[in-house]
Amino acid sequence: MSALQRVAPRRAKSQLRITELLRAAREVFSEHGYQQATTALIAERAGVSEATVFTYFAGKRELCIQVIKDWYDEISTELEREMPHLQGIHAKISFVIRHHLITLLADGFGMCALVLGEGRTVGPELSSVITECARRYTAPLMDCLAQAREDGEVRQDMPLRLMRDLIYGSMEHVLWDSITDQKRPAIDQTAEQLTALVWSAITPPNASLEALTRFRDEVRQALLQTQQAAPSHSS
Amino acid sequence: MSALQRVAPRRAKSQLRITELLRAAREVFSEHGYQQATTALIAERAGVSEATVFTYFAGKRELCIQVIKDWYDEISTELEREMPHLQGIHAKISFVIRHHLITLLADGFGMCALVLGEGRTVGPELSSVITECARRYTAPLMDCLAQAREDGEVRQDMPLRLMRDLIYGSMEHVLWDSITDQKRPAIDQTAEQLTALVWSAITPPNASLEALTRFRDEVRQALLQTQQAAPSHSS
Amino acid sequence: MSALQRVAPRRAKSQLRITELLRAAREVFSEHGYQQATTALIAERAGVSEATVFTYFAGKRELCIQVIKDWYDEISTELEREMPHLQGIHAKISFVIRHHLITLLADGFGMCALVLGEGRTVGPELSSVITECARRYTAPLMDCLAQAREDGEVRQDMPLRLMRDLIYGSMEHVLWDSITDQKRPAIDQTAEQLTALVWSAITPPNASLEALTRFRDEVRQALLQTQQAAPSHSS
Amino acid sequence: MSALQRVAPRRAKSQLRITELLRAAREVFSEHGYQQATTALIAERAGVSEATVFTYFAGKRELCIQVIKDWYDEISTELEREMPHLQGIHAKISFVIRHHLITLLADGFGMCALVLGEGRTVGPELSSVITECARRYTAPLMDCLAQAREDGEVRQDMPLRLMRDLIYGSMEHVLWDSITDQKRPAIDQTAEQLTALVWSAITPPNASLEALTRFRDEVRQALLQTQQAAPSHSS
DNA sequence: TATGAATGAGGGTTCATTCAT
DNA sequence: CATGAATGAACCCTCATTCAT
Repeated sequence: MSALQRVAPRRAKSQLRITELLRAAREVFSEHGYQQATTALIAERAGVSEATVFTYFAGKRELCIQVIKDWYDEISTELEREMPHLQGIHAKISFVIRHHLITLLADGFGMCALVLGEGRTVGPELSSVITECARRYTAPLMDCLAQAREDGEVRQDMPLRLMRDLIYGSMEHVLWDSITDQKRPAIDQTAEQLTALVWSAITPPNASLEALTRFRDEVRQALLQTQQAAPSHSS
Repeated sequence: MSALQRVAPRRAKSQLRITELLRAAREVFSEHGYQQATTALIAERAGVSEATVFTYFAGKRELCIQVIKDWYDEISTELEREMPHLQGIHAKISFVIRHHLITLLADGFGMCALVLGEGRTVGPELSSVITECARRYTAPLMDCLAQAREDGEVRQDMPLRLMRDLIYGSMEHVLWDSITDQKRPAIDQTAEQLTALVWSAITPPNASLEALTRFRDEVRQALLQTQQAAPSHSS
Repeated sequence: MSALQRVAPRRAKSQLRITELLRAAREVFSEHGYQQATTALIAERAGVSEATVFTYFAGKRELCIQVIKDWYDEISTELEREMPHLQGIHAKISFVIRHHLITLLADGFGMCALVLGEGRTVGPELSSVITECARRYTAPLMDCLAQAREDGEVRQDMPLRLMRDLIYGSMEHVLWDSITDQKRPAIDQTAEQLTALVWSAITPPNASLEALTRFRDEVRQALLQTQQAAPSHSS
Repeated sequence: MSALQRVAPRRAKSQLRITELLRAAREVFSEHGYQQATTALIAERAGVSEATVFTYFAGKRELCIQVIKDWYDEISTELEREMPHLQGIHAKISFVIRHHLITLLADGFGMCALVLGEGRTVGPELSSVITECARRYTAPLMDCLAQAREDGEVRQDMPLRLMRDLIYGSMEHVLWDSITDQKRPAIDQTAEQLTALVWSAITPPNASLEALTRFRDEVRQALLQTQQAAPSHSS
């Protein structure tokens, strides 16, 4: 027990160090990108010596990989927790968009740029990690798109991937613009507008319009006949 | 004349070197990104000594800026040359998408990643160059979107920028996917599909469609009640 | 205590490195001048790798500045410690001259050349440091000159600065000559001679001569009268 | 004759190039010092290509040597032309001082710093050239000092070199001060004052003054004894 | 002769990483 | 375990100098 008591705090302390290092590293990688981030700065931000970074992580690359993994884990977990509570494809897409915009803005877009732009310069190891993480992160959306397509709520003449790219790609550019302009976008409004645009894109085109038009004509016809057959009822 | 003959080849040679250096630099920057690209490698690819690079360009950053400017210049010029010959907003958007996809695939996505992901880490100088170049490149699309919106061909309840982000963002993710998958997408099909998606998104969201949907629901409700009130009619 | 024992050697070692680096740097800067001195050579002389130089000093310039500061500090401290014990302006000037000659010869004139000749080529930062250090170093002499001038011991028709320039300038050229000739001057003799020369230059001209002349006349008169009053004594 | 006609202009043109290059080189070496001066800048100032510099001079060092030689030649020639017309050692020293101050100020002190401070960093070749040139430049002063010493007009208990160092050294520091202060000194006044100081230093330390001082001491001694021998007189 | 062009040699500086304490 | 200390390996950039034209 005394051994446990001694070990447990150590583990806890150790865990604390790791957490703190990851926090600092995410900060630095976000701000400067992978290449420009220095282990020295990360150590400083974490309040430890540079050597300590290497006590807990094999190297700069491994640290970065962990940072990215953790980040994806966080945002994926959040999504996975919230999505089941939402009813209807429209609500889900709306949530995904809003959630993504808020998340990326909160991180100053840095993580996003890290993942998208610099992943390739670090090495294939990182690339595969990113691919896998991204798959999980987009899974909730993909799943509900797939379901909705089966239900005929989204068009069936498009690959799901294309719809996903449409959704996430749009947001990325919106955020990129906001970085360039140095001003934060109106998230609520942007999310609504994007949702509307995306909705128009992925819902079956015309099909419903035509069906409805036909339906309207039938109903009108029916009504007309009804009224002619029994005019006394309405008087 | 003999003077010209002596001078001309020099100029030509010099110009050749610059061209060759820019070609090599674009290659290297594309492959490795800005930070990982080395002047040594660029020189090697261009078949000259490292010092020669600095004879023609003030430094690595200036060289990179020129590479980006030239790249944008090329693809912008092409767009500007072709766009006027196209009739109708749909044709133009279709062309922009196809052209962009082809261009980026040809460059192995490297230039795109360079421009989007690393601009921020190099310095504000590069950022402003990119911003300006990007503005020119997207201008043809923006112009025709603006015109179309006036004509009522695209919806008026969305900022043009959002539509632009939708278009270019989608493509970027499509390309990013293709990089990740290590396989080239079917450009023609993808372009068509993307165009269709985008078209659905940006065209006016059929006011009548919504009205009809509401109408149908009311009618159905009414019919239901009618049928319940007078079951004898159906028999 | 065990913590102290562990930490103390580290500090001591670190301090030792700095001292050693400064020693090596002074050597190299003295020998080659600022521009020709290389951090590689300094590192080699200090017995460390080149990178270590940059662990302790921000750069070549900062290292050089520290070298100059330290050098001035040493020679200034020595002066300031000895001067108060000397009585009389003549003794003080004599000491300053001797001290300066010995100091500069010991350093092989290199530091002097560094300070005088190359300060301007390194940048304004170094220049201002040198100016300030030089002010302190020459202050003891300036102070005693000022005091002596008030007391009428040095001429009042000359700016103090001019006298200072006379003193230090002479020595510099003497040393420069010795460098050129590749042989060490007889310091004692040179110091004495210089002191004599300088003394003649800065003491009030004529004043004493006139006073003495007047004194002589009075005495002669007195003697004459005495002799006349008691002629028998001399016979 | 036609050959001559063709050659002569060529020689003249060639000479012009050399002159222009030397002028530009003196300018650049003066401003930046030897190490910081670049052949590129010299070529630009001379209005020729960099390669041309090497057509006329074996290299940077040789060019610098020539610049220094020429500079010394100019100022030496001027001195040698003027000195014979001056009567008296005082007038000559006065002229030398004034001339030197004016010359060095005109060159912005750059040549002086080049010669004094950086000569050593260029190589022994330059050092010997400087030594020789300096010898010639100071010869007129040395000659007249030697003559004056024979005539008893300057003190005979000091080496001539020391007097020379006193004279030139003082001026150098005066000029160095003016550089540091960023303001031009009042040349006329400074020259007069320096001359006066130097004159006091090098003229025989009044033989009569010393004799008188000795005499006074004797007399005082004598008076003291007299007073002691005949105390009754004073009571 | 004059030069455009090219470069070898080297310099200062950075930084991830290692290791003894 | 934490770290002070040290460094190897690069990298960007400069510049005097050469040479074919």
